[in-house]
Amino acid sequence: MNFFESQPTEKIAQALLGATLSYQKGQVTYKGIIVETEAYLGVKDQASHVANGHATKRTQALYQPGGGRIYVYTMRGLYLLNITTQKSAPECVLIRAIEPLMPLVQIQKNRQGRYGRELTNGPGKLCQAIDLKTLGYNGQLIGTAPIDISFKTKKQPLTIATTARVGIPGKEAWTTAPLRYYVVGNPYVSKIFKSTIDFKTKGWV
DNA sequence: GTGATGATTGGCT
DNA sequence: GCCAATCATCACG
Repeated sequence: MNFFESQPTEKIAQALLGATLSYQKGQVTYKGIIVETEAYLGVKDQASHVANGHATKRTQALYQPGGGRIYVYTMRGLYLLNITTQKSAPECVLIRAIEPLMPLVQIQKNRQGRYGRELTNGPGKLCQAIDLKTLGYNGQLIGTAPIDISFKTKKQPLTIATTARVGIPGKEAWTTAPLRYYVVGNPYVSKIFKSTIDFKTKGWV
């Protein structure tokens, strides 16, 4: 059974928290734990790239049948990584932040000497960190491409917070829809108050 | 072919 | 806080 088709996209987005994202580039394999996601719910979702059935070359990966496909797009010169969900609906989950695991030295280099949570606490930042800057994997299935998500060593979030998505102005109900999920207390979550960080547990059980 | 735009980021006021 | 950077895509003509 395909995990990315097995349940509503909102549930998948939550279930991805604590899973390991990996990207193999040349000799280097980057790994990080997913700590923040957003769900995009297809043609009815006015904040989605496929709102009202909008279909272009860019969004074609979303319309390919089957979930678990890669959807990368650019935004102001940055790359953002999504995973498609559902068997026959153009829905997806945006990976917004990861807790970097390895190789930290290379990740710091990719991020031009930044360190700590500045490395991967945002969707554009994490793609820079793992040196993912190509649209070439669009439409490919997770696992067949060098990009993969593993649940083998899944971490258990202590608490999952649910909030409105980031950067979606003027979309009425969809602007405030609670479709962003993150691990409470994890330092790598984007746009959080420093005081809410739990450096001891990082938000894991 | 040209110009506007964005699910963002980081530097400067 | 505000705003420019930066670039693939898309809507025009």
